[in-house]
Amino acid sequence: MARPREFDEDRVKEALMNVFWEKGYEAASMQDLVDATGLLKGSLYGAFGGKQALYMIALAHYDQTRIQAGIDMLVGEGSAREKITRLFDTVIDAAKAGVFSGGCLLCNASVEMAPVDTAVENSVKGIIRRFQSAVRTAIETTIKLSVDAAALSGAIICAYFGARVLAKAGAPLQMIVDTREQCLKNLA
Amino acid sequence: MARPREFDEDRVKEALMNVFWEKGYEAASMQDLVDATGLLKGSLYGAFGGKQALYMIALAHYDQTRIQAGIDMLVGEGSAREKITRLFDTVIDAAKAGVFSGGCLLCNASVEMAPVDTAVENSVKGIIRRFQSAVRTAIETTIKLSVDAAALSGAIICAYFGARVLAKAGAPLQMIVDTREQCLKNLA
DNA sequence: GATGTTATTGACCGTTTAGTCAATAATTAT
DNA sequence: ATAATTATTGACTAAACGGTCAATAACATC
Repeated sequence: MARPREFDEDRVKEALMNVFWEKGYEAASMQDLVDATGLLKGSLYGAFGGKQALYMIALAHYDQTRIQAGIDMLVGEGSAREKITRLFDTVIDAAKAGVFSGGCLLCNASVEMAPVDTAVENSVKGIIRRFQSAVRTAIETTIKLSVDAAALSGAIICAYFGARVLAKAGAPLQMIVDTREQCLKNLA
Repeated sequence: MARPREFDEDRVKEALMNVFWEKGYEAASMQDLVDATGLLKGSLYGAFGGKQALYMIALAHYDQTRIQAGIDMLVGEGSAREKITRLFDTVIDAAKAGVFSGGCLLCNASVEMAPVDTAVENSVKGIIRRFQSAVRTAIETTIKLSVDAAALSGAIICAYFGARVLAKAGAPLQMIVDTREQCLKNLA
């Protein structure tokens, strides 16, 4: 009963995500989003809303794709050692490949937006909670009962965020390797 | 032989730092800096340069005051356990008090500016190196030789950055406590 | 094919942005 | 006093910003 949309919603969300992932919120202009999506400004506003709404969509898309892939890995097959290794190696590989300076949109959002936007803050907090739960599950299903999985999972998430920041700063990747090894030691 | 400056350089630097600390680079406007310093735009430009130069000055001031205070603490009197405890308690206290959302200008700069400004990147990398050295010294002067101070100091810096991000995100402070305790265990 | 509904389009808006500059003021050296 | 030098001032600019909207186009329903 009406004109259908001409764009693929997932491709647009992916493009939005990439812009905010690379540039952050403030440094990304509506023009950047127009260029990346191929939609015109009016279409973006009509379909999704203003800049803040677009950011929320990008963050949700990052959650549903990148974060969820990490969580699936953590609760899937394999030992906790393997999973934690993979978690940090993802960061190291992204840094080596230069994918958005090795950064993580969730981490960027925590620093830039969470303190000034309660919608972002709530979203980020929920994602962190799920993320930690996945790490905790990974630990609990493999490791002996003597380790405090709740506490250790918190420390590992913290280390993960730190690794993302160090990667973005261009710090020596050895620091992330050291962090990975320390986390592995704590699993034993 | 010329007109003297009417402002106190340190007070201006402190004001610049506070603005960038709270808002980041992009979200801080020249007007914010004018308001905070009490100087007019022309004076800021004449005395220090443009926005990017002001940011570098703010970062250097953060280094010389806040970071250096932390380094002094780390290489001063006390056991490594006490020092590492203090390091993370600083983050927890700042988060509780709401000081700039518990964030750290160095950490913010790593995420926002280091990837897009090589001057910031180089500065940040140097600060991180000195910071890690201080942690390493703290470990080496107290702890038994069996621990790898170089590796452990890298992991602790990483955890520190992660704690700053979690604090800014509004994540449960228990995660930072867990991280602190894990770091302390690794000292033993 | 007419009608109703929604998507697309691009021109347009007011505001804010970082940055400039000529005029003025305050100092020191002579 | 006068000259030289530098700081302060506030008006000014051009560009970029996020956001709006009336006109047009493309579909589904009847």
